[in-house]
Amino acid sequence: MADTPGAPEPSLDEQIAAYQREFQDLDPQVEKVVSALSRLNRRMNVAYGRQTAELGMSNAEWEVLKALVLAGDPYRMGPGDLAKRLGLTPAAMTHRIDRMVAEGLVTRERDESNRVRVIVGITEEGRAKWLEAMRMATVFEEELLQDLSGEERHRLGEMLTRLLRRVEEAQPDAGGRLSDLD
Amino acid sequence: MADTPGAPEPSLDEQIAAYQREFQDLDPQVEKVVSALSRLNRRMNVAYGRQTAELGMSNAEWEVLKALVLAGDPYRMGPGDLAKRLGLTPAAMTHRIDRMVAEGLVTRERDESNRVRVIVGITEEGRAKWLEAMRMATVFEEELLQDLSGEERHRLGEMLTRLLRRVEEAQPDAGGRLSDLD
DNA sequence: CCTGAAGACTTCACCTCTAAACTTCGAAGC
DNA sequence: GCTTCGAAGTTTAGAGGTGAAGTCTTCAGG
Repeated sequence: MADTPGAPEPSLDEQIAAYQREFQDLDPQVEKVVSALSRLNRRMNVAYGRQTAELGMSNAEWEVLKALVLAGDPYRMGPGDLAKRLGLTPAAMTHRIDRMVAEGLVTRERDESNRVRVIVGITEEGRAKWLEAMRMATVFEEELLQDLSGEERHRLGEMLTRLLRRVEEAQPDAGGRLSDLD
Repeated sequence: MADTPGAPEPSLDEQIAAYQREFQDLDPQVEKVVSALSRLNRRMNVAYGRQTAELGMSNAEWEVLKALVLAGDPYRMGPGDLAKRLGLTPAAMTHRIDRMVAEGLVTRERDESNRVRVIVGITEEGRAKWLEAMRMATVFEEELLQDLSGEERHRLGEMLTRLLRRVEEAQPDAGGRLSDLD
């Protein structure tokens, strides 16, 4: 019974050793970076998800609020632009806005100057929840980086930015359909 | 008409400037690291998704194949363990295995020594597709890191590992329900 | 004007995941 | 040996996504 305790979730190094065993021409240094990136992101999303759940919303809804706030002053965007920004289909955006309107986080109106367009705006409540989520997120993020010195944080940010530039050049389009946060 | 061209997807630095404008007590250095991590991961998933699509499968299916190969020699696991490993509910695992059996990537048999248990194994075809996906993935990953020296790669891996240790301590459980790769 | 084409959102059909109820087998107690 | 409990998978209902088709508005030509 202690023989197969379940699935002890292998450590990063164990996982890389297993990859090398099964696939010889693997560069362990590259794999370590890539696997750590994926695992980190999953854990971060879990952490954010718990925080947004405390506020009675989902990460998906928080994404919309972030996009609206980042858009700047009138804090309004069309569903199409929101969809591009978040990497969703317009159809998904329609449904997500439906829910958020029902929950009082955003408003939806027709643009009177061009009645084919729709304008999504953030409500007071949406803004307040965005702020509270940001507060919680920054606390978590500071904890996450607490073992790194200022110099290390700088170097880490700089290296990640270089990687990002590389992929963004290779994927000039906004980047497709997969789930994630900003 | 050039007034609202769509949504030019803000650069990382523009995004961080916008955050500082809207939320003063934000540490830009921390935010840069965190935002770069999220964006990088999204782009990586897009890249992997294109590669697995070329092989006629999804990232989700590739995840299952990876788990089976990493499990080592008999290359078999129960659905429950697979679900824990991938952060899915058992129900989702049942359906995913259904599809993969139909596509000939894995097999499903009952464990004769304990007939409540089920054993999922990888087929020849599954193994071949896993291998091909790994080949494509390593090419992409090498390109991704091409701007970093060996020394930089080492430091990057080491710093990411430190961050990972920090979150894994804070989330001792396997880590919840959110989508992602390993 | 009126018409055809393009753009922006919505609707529809289907797919995948979650949460919770259900089924079945194995193990422990009497 | 029968009963009860617990563990492992599956089934079901509902949330949220995609892609394709549909609707409505605007705009450029005839």
